[in-house]
Amino acid sequence: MSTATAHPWHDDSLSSGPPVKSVDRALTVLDILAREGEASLSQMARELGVHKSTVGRLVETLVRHDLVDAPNGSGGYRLGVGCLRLAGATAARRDVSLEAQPVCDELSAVIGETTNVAITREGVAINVCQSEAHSTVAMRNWIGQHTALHATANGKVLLAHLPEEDRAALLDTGLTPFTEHTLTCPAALSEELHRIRTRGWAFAVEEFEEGLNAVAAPVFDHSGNVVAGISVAGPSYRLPPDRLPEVRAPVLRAANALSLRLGHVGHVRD
Amino acid sequence: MSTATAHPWHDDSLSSGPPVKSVDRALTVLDILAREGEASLSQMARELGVHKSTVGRLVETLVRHDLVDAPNGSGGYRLGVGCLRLAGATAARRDVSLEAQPVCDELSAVIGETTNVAITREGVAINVCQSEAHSTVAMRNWIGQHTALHATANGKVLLAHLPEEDRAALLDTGLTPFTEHTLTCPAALSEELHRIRTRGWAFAVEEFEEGLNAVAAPVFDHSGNVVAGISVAGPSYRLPPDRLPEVRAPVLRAANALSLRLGHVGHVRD
DNA sequence: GTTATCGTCGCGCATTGCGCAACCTATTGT
DNA sequence: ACAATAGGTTGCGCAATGCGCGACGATAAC
Repeated sequence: MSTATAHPWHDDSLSSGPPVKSVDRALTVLDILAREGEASLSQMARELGVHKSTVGRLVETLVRHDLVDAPNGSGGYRLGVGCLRLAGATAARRDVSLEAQPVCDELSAVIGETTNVAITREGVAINVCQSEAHSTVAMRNWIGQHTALHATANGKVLLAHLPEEDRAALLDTGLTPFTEHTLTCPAALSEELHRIRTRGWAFAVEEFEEGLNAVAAPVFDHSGNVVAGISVAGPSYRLPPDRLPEVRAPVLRAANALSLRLGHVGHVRD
Repeated sequence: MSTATAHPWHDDSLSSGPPVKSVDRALTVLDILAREGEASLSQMARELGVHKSTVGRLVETLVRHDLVDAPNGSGGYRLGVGCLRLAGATAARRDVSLEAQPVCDELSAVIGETTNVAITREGVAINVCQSEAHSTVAMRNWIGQHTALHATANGKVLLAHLPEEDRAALLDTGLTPFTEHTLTCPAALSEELHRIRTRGWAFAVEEFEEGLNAVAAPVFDHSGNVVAGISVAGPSYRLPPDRLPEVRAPVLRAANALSLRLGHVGHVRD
């Protein structure tokens, strides 16, 4: 294509002009390396549709900032430790309550039911974020509300990942029944929590309120701890028990998306 | 500096020219954000010594690649989730044995004693990396050597962070005494391991060889697991028990540095 | 030997990124 | 209420700057 031929920007799906072309290309190099793991200059040049030497200069600049590792001996260029430094600085400042809203919105849009994100403090679950589906009948607003850990999907997720001793202590303090389906037997609940841990998600069928069902999944932070739960809840007539498995995947995806925003690297699981 | 004033590049400590100026500036923006956590356009413009609009365009490009989050409502620009994505891709390809050498070298240079990095496989510690101090008397070469987990500083660190059941199994198989200081009582060792976990580092005084002392600390990978231990070891006459605490900080720093290279974000602890 | 792949170096053109200044919008202070 | 400060956005015109090009050196494959 050489100088000013044909299509201005065919690669990036973004419509309006590229603010700074060389920077855009450099960042695309990072994307390529993230995807490929390793690449040679010529390879990247081909993919970007630019000349070798151009990419050469770009990656040299990236190398100076440690974002790319120059090929040690054989092999191609790779992402460097600078990326990890940046991520450290990013993760340190991230907070569930700030990141949750868009993920919540997305999830409720997909499923068409109300979604919540909850954290746990001093033995109770606290809802920090909620998104209503477009639907007509607005559910109650749960934000800020404290709920018991043993009777909701989100609560059970949080409870399941509490430190051993805290969990044991809570099981012993007595499990208030809210409906006839609430798990009030410590042993049964303990088994259920184990299943939740190994399975990776939880559901609750009319355990907190008659006619209210929910599905929840754990949210991890950058160091792999469970810091929140994200859930979808709806009335039994719209979200009957047999429909619960089908919302599993979207909920897990949302949980992963939120985890990612908090710095929980990798571990995509379908 | 406006148009072509005075000195070409006095600011960058790097001698030769800047390969691609705009990219270099953009990456510096990332560095600034990593350091400050949050910054406004004008602020960055001041620090870079360029015009607001210039930084504006650079940042816009960064935002398109999700490396920077535009100010939601109030506050300044921050690093974005793209950094975390990059780090994920980086961390996935990193390996202890490849990253350990420079850290080992640095540590042994600082302390003036031999340093080792060890991992654990099937109940034993395996040294994967070693660096000798400039010192005259070369110690034995430990690389590749298999050692017991319960009798060295590195081994105890690794043992302390093994999964509960593996650890228990190893304690039961009998603890070979190597010297009269070797911990051979399972209960005592178990207590020691607990101390190591809470304290964050370990030492061994003539537990494996008479006249050989060591200090070790755990190395974490991107998902927070302990994947290695790094240690400093030396003869008792140069590294007597009362000097051990003073090498604690350098060893911890080295462990952190290595952890960082493996993608373990944040958690700087002195 | 030849051939292919990969990275580096200088050169010269014009593309492209930059500084500037005006403008717009909060937010703050009196 | 109004001024004043700070942050961000837009358009323009100049030339600095980044780019393509082709040649060269190195290494490896065959």
